[in-house]
Amino acid sequence: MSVVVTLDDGRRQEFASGVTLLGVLEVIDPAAKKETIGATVNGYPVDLRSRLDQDAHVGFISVSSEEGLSMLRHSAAHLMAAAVEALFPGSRFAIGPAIADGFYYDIEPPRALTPEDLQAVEAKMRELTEQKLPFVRFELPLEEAIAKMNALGQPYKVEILETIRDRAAAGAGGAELEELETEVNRGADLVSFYSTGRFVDLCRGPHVLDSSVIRAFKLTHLAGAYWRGDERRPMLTRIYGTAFQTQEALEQHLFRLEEAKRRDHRRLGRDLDLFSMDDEVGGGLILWHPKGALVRTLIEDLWREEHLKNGYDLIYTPHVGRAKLWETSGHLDFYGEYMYAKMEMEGNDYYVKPMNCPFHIKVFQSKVRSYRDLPLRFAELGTVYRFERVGVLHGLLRVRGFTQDDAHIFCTPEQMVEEVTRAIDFSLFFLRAFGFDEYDACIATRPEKAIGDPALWDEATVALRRAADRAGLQYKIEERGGAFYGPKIDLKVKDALGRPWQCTTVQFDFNLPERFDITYVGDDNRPHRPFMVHRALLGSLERFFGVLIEHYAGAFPMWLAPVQARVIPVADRFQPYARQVSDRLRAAKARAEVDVRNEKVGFKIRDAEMQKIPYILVVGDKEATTGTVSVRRRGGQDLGVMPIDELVAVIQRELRPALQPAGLPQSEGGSIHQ
RNA sequence: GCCGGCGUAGCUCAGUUGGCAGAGCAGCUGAUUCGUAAUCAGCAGGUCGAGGGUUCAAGUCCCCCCGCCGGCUCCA
Repeated sequence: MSVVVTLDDGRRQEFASGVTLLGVLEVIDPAAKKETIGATVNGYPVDLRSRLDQDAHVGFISVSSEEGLSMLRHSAAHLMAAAVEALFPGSRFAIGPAIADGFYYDIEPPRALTPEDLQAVEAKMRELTEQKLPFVRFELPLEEAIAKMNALGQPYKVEILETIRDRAAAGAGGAELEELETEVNRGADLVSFYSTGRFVDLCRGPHVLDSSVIRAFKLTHLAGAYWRGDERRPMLTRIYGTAFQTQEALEQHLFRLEEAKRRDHRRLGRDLDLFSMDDEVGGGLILWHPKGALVRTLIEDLWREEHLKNGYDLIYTPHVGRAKLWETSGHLDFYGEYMYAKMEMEGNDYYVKPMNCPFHIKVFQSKVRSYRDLPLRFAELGTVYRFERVGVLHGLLRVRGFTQDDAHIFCTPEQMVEEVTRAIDFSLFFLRAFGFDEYDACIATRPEKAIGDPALWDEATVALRRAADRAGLQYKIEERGGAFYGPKIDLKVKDALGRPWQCTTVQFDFNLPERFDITYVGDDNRPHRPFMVHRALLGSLERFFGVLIEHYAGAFPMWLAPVQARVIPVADRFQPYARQVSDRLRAAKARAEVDVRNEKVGFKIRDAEMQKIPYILVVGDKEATTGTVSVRRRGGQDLGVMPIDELVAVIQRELRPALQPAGLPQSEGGSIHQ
């Protein structure tokens, strides 16, 4: 008997039936053997060890491909589990998938693990790689598999298998099973296992040939993780690690992680004297120092200017409001756990605001609104307080008191798509202005627990999609990810460690117009319910500032740099001239200062570089007598000696941000072109 | 909130089997007047996160709080 193999490039070749994919590879491309980690048969990934017993379309997976790398990491996760099992007998295993930068395995060990244990596990893994343990696949009927896992004392595996059984019985689709991560053998009565030495694991596969393939790896950290992500279920120990095709690639990755730490906004915030926090003030509450506050002011100035140009009305609203307001809005019911406790004064209860919306509604309600007034766009840099659980706080990126660049747009149903499109476009304008060209976008749809007619939800979701398409946005759909009151479009930017943070959110709100019963008078002289869009573009100034610090690694572009130029006299006697230079720059609206400290030039240069000041101006005898400055750009670039006038001209060109116009024609409110 | 780790000078960190709290940087004072990433010397700086316990003796061992870090859950 023989089988015919068809390759990706169309080549066909005959093999004896039962040939392994490794055997096929050895014939058709022996040189690629070293690089090849797995194969595909008719599009399904399989082990190189698996056998062909019928004609098939065959492909090979390179260890350097995304798919190959994640296969390697998945196998590394197994190897790690094998090592843990060897060192800590009685460990119970949950799931161990490959993830973006590596892999993890969730384990319930017999005792708490320490970072030192990680080193022991890693050493054990190295031992196992040297033993060249094969990853051997075998299959069992579901009920036998359950019995086997029970016998092995693996309750989490049993639960996974039982879920597979129950969902199969209920006729649930593949997507449901997919949620169970990597451990499932899709769609059959049989489930697959892999053994690695003495360690046996329920697993869909595929895996590398043997443990010696996993050479470049490292265990990185330990963390807790709830079983199935449910905080009511047991807390497991998650061990994170990473693996690469080569040692060099691994080291490069670890180096990138170190680099990322160097641009951590919490470190830079202190080093550059931008902001701080204090136990005595409270967690998640930010003290903006002069330099940070200056950057914030510049951001806010641009924001206000552009909002006015784009047809927004700026408003201010209070920080506290009476309980009735929050009852009407539904916040006390739906959001109460995040609100600071009530304050009782003269028999009235007040709450600090966690959102600005109810106040904006009240501004809308302050008089009768006509259809001719719409769309109305109320914008506010509104400071809100939310009592976030202590464990989620994170520098500037997750705080308890923050200022949203908030706005609420009240419009007719017909205006909705246009308004959302404009909001997205406006957001992209700001992101570009701050140097962000990359972000993830997603549209979140109706969650389980939601208010409002599902038909309306569909309609609104379609409107969001149309708007996103019109704005030219690439986006993913996040099913059931919307807020309880409406669907939304989110834009996320990434921090230094690659963690995504939501900045822009454009949310449709069914809830508040109903609850506050707001209306406008239509051309039929009857009341109508306006549509309401809630949007924040930068998100919160705190978070945006944090992401911005990391994005620029603290080296702000000229227009945002707290100090734009520092003049360094080479000796004390040149201080008067240094002050002249500084005064000239300040007269030209540049933020300049003189370093009068009694230090050598090298010291002052180093300090200015570390403070990431864009222009470093050295003046001594030569410059003082000729009316020039020696100009050094941040980073060590020498621009040579130039007359003060020329320097002023050079610097003035950089004082304003380089703004690109938004991509859509503007209606009322003027153009956003500079 | 949960799991794990860590809290020593403003910052980064040493501190042996329990035995007189240290260094570098930053700060202050003085000397030096210097040409593109750290001049030298001196001084000052601490309830070792808080509280309780064991001990002749606790930064060190135990208990319990608080805070921070990495994740999980949750979110701008």
